[in-house]
Amino acid sequence: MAGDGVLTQMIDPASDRAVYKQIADHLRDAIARARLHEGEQLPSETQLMAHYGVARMTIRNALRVLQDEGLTNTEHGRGVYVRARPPVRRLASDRFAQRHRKEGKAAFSAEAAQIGARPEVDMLTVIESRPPAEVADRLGLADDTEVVVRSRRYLLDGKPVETAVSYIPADLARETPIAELNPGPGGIYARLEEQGHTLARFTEDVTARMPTPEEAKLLSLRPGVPVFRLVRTAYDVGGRGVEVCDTVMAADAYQLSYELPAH
Amino acid sequence: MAGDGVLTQMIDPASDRAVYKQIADHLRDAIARARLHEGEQLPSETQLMAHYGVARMTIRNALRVLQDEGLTNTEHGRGVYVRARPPVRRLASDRFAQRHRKEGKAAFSAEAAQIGARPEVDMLTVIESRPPAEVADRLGLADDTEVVVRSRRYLLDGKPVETAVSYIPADLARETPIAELNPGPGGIYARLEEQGHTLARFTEDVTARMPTPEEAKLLSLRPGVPVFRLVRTAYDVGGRGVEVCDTVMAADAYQLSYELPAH
DNA sequence: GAGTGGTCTAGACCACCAC
DNA sequence: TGGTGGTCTAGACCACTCT
Repeated sequence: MAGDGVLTQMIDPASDRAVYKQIADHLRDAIARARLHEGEQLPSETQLMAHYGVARMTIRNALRVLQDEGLTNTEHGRGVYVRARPPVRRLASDRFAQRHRKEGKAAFSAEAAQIGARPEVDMLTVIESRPPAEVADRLGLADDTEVVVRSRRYLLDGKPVETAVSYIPADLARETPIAELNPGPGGIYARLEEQGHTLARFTEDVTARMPTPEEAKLLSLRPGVPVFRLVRTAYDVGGRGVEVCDTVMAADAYQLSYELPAH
Repeated sequence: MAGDGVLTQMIDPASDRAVYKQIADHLRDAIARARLHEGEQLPSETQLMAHYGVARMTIRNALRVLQDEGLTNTEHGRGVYVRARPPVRRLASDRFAQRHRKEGKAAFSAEAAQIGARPEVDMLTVIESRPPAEVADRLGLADDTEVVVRSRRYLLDGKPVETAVSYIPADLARETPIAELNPGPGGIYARLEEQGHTLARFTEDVTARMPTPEEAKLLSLRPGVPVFRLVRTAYDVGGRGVEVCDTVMAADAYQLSYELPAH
């Protein structure tokens, strides 16, 4: 039977620890020791009930603990599986270096090429509206200044990995390719530079939290996977904020790498 | 009664959406619209059962959804409360700049001073052992080279906020203050520089995930709060890796800020 | 159709907290 | 002591997946 090799330990009725927690401990231990390896099916709820002699709710509570820890992956009608970690994408701190733009590639497609995946963008919209207060602040604009808002979702090999919303002051973007669905080779940063807004630096503010239900849906997130929220601000050589990009990414698919000066 | 002002909507029996999800939606909405504000108590399970006319398990499933999203905070014997977001600590990318060390302050105490909190370190241990493969790799050492391992937990105003484990090649640390419990003013980076290992740069690799049970305990994490894992490597002017620091932090208490070059 | 997990009921007893 | 959430039982019916 599926994964029944792990059904060796029993409940300690003398223990103060809740039964469902003991069962969760057993299963977590089996995963840690690779008695249950990646992708392997756990014993079914029925099997676990029979083995431990407890009610179904108790088993389900135990399985929920593992789910919340991100250790398992439940598939309705199929079973519970040890989660296989997705390949991690490393985002290096030089990913917005000018040399990439000069090669005509936007950051995302440059990245995708590097790992041999097929990049794709969908749910692309471009509108003009007023910026959220937080964005207006970063761009040094009044709240009622119009900005061009570019929203999109990025996919790799057909799987959604990241949502992004860019805000560009309307006076920089209006009637330029930046306000078009396709901004052309090198992406919007290349267009900004062509217009004389040579980019000097970026700041990135990184937070992590559990996803909202909408984000979970958009990114096909499994339960127990947090998201990174990364807000990047681009500044031109004059020190003006020329773009804010608000991105949300599945945290289990990314490692962010940065260089810090020591001086 | 506590929060009973939110008990206005009812279940739609015609809807395909599970009853517990509908109830979770109602409560989430009430929180989002601030009909339930920060720190306010939600209606009790008994009240919710009576209002919606469902079994307790259904209510508990709904409350679990909010818990998993990090929106609420359950206190046994007291009630369920809208989570108050802790004050966020912003970690700037210049936090390891030499000027801070020159002032005789380690990064953590400099930070604490800035926000007017009382810094504290506990559970401090210093041992000598072999580095994990990942660490050996970053330090450019063979797996069997000894390193000095400094483990500690940082607290602000008595609350644990971060665990950290530093690895320093034994030939740099042995028989120096770095291998002592108290490394002296400016911390271990100041000591490394005194020994001629002037620091040139750091790299930081950031990931986020749900905490292990041990981490949840060490950091007093509430359910639904992910952790940042930040692995920092310090390099001296000769390009040698001189320290790896592996830290785990409650993600809801931090915002990491970085500067990226555009050239 | 057989087996899986998803939802839901209607109870029970317990541990913790505030009064 | 009464109210709160924590754990657990023993059922039921449903939706999904695979064969």
